[in-house]
Amino acid sequence: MGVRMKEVASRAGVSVKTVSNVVNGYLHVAPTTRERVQQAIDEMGYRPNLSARSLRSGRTGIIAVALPRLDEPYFAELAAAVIEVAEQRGCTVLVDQTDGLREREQVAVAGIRPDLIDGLILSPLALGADDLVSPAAGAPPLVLLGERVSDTGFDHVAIDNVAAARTATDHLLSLGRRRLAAIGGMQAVAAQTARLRLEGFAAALQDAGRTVLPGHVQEVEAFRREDGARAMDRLLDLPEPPDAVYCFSDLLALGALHALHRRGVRVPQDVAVIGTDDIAESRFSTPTLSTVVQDQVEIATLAVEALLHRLDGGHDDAPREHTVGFELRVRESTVAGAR
Amino acid sequence: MGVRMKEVASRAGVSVKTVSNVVNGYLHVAPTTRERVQQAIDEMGYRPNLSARSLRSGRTGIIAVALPRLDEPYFAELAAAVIEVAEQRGCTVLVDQTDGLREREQVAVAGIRPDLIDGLILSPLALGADDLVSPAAGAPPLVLLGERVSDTGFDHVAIDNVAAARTATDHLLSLGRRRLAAIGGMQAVAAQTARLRLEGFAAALQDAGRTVLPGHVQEVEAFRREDGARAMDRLLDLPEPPDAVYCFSDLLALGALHALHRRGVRVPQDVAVIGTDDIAESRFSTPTLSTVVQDQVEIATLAVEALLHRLDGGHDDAPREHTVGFELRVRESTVAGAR
DNA sequence: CGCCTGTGTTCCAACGATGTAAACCGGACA
DNA sequence: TGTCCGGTTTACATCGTTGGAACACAGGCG
Repeated sequence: MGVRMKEVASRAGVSVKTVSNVVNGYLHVAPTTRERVQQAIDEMGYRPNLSARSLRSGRTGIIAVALPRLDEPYFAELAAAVIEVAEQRGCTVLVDQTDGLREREQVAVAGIRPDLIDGLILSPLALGADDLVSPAAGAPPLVLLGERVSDTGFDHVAIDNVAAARTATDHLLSLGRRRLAAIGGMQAVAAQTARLRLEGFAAALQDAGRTVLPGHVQEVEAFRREDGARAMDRLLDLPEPPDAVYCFSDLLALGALHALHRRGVRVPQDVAVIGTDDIAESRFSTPTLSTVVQDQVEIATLAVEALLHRLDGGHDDAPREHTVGFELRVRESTVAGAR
Repeated sequence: MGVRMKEVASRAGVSVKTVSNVVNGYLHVAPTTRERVQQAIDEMGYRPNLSARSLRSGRTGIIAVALPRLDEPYFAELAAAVIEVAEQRGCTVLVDQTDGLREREQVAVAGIRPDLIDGLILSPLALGADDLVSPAAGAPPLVLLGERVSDTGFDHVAIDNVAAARTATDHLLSLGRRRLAAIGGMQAVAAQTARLRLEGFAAALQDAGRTVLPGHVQEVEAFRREDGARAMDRLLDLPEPPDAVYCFSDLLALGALHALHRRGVRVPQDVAVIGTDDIAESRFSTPTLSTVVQDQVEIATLAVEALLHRLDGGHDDAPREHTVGFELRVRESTVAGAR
């Protein structure tokens, strides 16, 4: 163990509490005392014991972020942003992987190590409204990312998925494509994100006076490359394959690109492809991938600040909804005119 | 806060210590007492307060993993593996991003929140031997990943980079390629990994009776896609461009593929490309990428277990070296015969 | 000159768990 | 009957910190 507050105190010739006051920036400490104490702290390299502090104060300075898997680029980038933002705010981040399993998400909400964590940022995949009805008494504050699971009484940060889906779909229509398909539908009851993107897709088609062709919405098990590739294979096997595909994630889109390439279909000439997320990989794929972006740093910032706000006395404020913007990025996979 | 041990004790009609004994599986507790206490625990949903336990026992059950950036797929996959393995062993994982900066790696070694962490797994980029000479007294045990910084007195998990580089290079030679280039050299003093891979590359060429052609070893700033793309551009601008490229990471290789495609060079017909790491992306790129793999789960397992071993009394054991195997995965980017 | 106010500091009791040493208890043995 | 003994349980101090009450001391006021 390192230096204790007691030792600093005796070196500075004051009591332990005075050292504590200096460390915590308490107001009424004489400048000369403060300086003397600070000097002792620096000389001895004192750093407060967080277990003790947390035992006493109930705060640890640790927040947890629970997400499906860290090896999916979207979540990795999200986690990176959360860690960076949290660090700027003086917090450390503990990462929990839920695998998108309801059970594990429930555990996370109930509080992974409730006494160690000041708050939780959760990116739910499987969790439904039922799981969130009664926040456990001792559970730390919670911020939900992604789609609103329904009115849950928790803070929430999301993009407008319906509008984002419309934007992507409109873009494909603007290229003159007519047989539009979507990859990423999901059966799971709780798959709000997929449902909303599908809703936006269908709405955009309808507004353009078109309808969703049979078989042109492909369901997937998860938003992975292999699911995208398989879905694309199925689309290509249709009697009237699509000439444009909207994918609910970049990974799905990259999988689709892979399948298209394997079968010798040209992108964007034969089939235009657009994704969602703008992960780094999409800027280097062959061809580069058009996509709809949400700003991860903005999401992370809003989430961390929402947590910190609750911790700083905002315990009982009404839950807030934050909606972050999105943006269309056009790259090679949907270049206009290339036909 | 939740239930306290005191309340469980009074409910079971025993002292606090007895509850503690039951919780910690102490031997001499009468079966009937144990059962009564256990029942009280279950009924009240008691869970020990970890801050308090850690204050008293000095253990938190949290290990930290410090790596450059979570949004680089290689490290994301590594972190995912560490978290998974740690969880199986009952530990939670705190993630710290160093950005590969020496200063931040030093901070990590000195102990990010030393009292909160039982041990640290560090994947150093910039850290040299000097930074590791004198383990701070209070600092938690440390396991180094990747190249041995030199004899540092710490446990270490790595692959044999020289052998891996030889394997990759030999593979390119076996295709009949003659003008081999490497992407990934680094100037930084501490860039051991780059140096060793370069060493293996050069040795393999020499054994085949060839030498490294001028300009055929491209330096990079970091192992990112954009660095790979730029390096590939420079190689293609040479009077005698290479017909095969060994990249020190998959990201570099993917960047190189991107540059090759942009300039209309065919892979593998005109230039064969091989990477290192086997990140998921490499299995879906166009063309799919050949690579040399190390087993991330094995690395993570060895690292976590090395830490736990130290914690379980192995404090003063001699530092151990673990070398994990690697394997060549041949994909489209180096298909033999395609010329 | 004593009283009050406000500032700066100290003392003491927590926070919730665990290690230590001592107490308890019934039975075995002398 | 008394002592000893092992297993079982308890009381108490303790980990390092912070909150609150208490205290000391100055200056301003009546």
